[in-house]
Amino acid sequence: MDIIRRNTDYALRAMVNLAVHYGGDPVSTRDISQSEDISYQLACKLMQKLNNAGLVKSSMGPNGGFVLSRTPIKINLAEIIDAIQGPLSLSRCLLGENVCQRQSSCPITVKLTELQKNIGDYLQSITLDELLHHQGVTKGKVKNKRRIK
Amino acid sequence: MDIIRRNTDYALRAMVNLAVHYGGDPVSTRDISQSEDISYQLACKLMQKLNNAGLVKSSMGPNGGFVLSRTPIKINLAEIIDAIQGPLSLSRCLLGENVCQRQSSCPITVKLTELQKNIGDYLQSITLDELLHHQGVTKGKVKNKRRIK
DNA sequence: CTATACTGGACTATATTAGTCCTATACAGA
DNA sequence: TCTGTATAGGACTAATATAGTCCAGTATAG
Repeated sequence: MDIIRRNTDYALRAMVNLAVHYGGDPVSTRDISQSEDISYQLACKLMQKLNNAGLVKSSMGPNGGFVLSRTPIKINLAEIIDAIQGPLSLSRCLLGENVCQRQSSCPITVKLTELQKNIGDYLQSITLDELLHHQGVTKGKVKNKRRIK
Repeated sequence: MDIIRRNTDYALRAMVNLAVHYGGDPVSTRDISQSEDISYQLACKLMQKLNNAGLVKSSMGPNGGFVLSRTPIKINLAEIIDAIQGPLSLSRCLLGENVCQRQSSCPITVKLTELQKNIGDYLQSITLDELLHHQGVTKGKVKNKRRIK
């Protein structure tokens, strides 16, 4: 089971791509689809989702394309994942849909809720900027080392 | 997206059920399927998987059924999840299948690998016994509070 | 105008997960 | 030794989720 789906992975790469070009001209979907090896049509869909989520800004017409709506420091992994595949949940019960009537007495929910929150926090703490500069971070001294336990 | 699938959830409940009866007679699949609201046929499949993973021991014939193969303290959440849905990965790349040729240069993999390890550690640290007695833990003082960050 | 680029609904294809069916085997107890 | 109860497991179908495509529409720079 993959927590991060293929399309989310594509979108992540697209965002990194836009981050590289941050401050410059808009990048067209065609460019993104080529440099990231994504089918053009699919890339369109993904960029649309990112746009609707407010993570990128689009401009139409020739020379149009997408730019990040914020600086890479202000965009985090959780947002991108959310935009493409929706919020991730550990199990159906955690969405509070009353799918499971055992909720209140379920011994598992308590622990999973805790874990889910931790994962969410972690993903939020990773910025697009960090992804961009990971090499320096991992090869040099590790700052902001995080642990679950 | 649910990280813990429906069948895994069923299996989790079955294991909690067995934990309650730990030390006593084997519990039959029919009993489990009834008390946990799982179709009998499906419960059979799940118990088989748990058996193959070595988490439970089976005995055939009348009065047969399943017992935990170890004390609930020695069984953790990660093992149960593994047995039913396989090891969970953040994205396909993390399985090292060379699905993605970008592996070494992918800025995202580094961060996700770290998170994946943390999630695994966390799930391993939760024992079946803990799930069983969660009420005391959550209502009383919280011991072993864990954080990702 | 026109070529380029995004928008978005509808649709198809593929993959994954859930669930069922059926036959075989083990064994306790009458 | 027979019978009823229980697990074992392969093969299959159904349901659902995800990925990917198609196409008609709109905006806009030049």
